[in-house]
Amino acid sequence: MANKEEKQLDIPEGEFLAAREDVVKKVLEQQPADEILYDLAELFKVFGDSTRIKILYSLFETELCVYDIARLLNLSQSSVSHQLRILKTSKLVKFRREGKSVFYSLDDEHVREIISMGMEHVEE
Amino acid sequence: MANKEEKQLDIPEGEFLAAREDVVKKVLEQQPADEILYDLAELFKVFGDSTRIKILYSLFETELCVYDIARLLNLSQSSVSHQLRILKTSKLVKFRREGKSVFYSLDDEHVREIISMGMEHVEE
DNA sequence: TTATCATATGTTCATCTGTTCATATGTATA
DNA sequence: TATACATATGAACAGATGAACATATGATAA
Repeated sequence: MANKEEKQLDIPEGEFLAAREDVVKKVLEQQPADEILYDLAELFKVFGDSTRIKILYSLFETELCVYDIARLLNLSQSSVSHQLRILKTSKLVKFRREGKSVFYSLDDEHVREIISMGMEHVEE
Repeated sequence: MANKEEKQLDIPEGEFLAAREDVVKKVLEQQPADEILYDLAELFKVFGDSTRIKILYSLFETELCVYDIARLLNLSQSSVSHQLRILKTSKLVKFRREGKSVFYSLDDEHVREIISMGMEHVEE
């Protein structure tokens, strides 16, 4: 593994390179499958938009209908609806119909936890 | 606050609307400043790319130099360096110089925690 | 100094993303 | 049924973003 040096290296240097190879190999073994890391990035991408963050934060304590979210955040109904669809697809929010309105709420404790963790980093 | 209805509504309906106004008002009061929510979204945006996630994950257990990260993840040196700059700017990684190499490592326990939280959601 | 290795940076380009506008769907009421 | 209200969806456009390439900087050794 660590023997592809062309020039002959002294022993300490050789040992150092071998150690690096081992580290690289171990990291590779511990790395989750590409697909999982891709999904993980996709998840964070959803949190990576201020409109969606605002919507999620609004739902921290209570459910809200689309119209109230739009009013609250001074956004267009269309924009809110589009973003809610993304949040729905990512399983971050759930909804229930009540008459003409649709009430959205957080789907999962993870959402709160992930955002709270992020907050700690931002507020430092 | 809840008296902008044009048509006269019966009392229960009026009370319902008033209650909704209160909810909206309370949510608004609890919402962090726009600037903070913007920064929060920016933070998650950094996590929202599979190349950067892979780099961060590689640094979970050990520091690594740029060249080894590139080799490990089969990425170009340029690409890794660009992404490391973004991670550096966001205070997610720190670095130390050793001779010609620069070794990067996670800057913060929050990084590990945020990624772990995300993992739990993805692996469900 | 010059050569070489390791990393950083600037620029270009194709692709992705969020918003807006228009319109469709769904629901309740007259 | 027709009408209004609440939400969802489709299309188009502007702005953002990541990768690749070339090149610059920094550090060590000859």
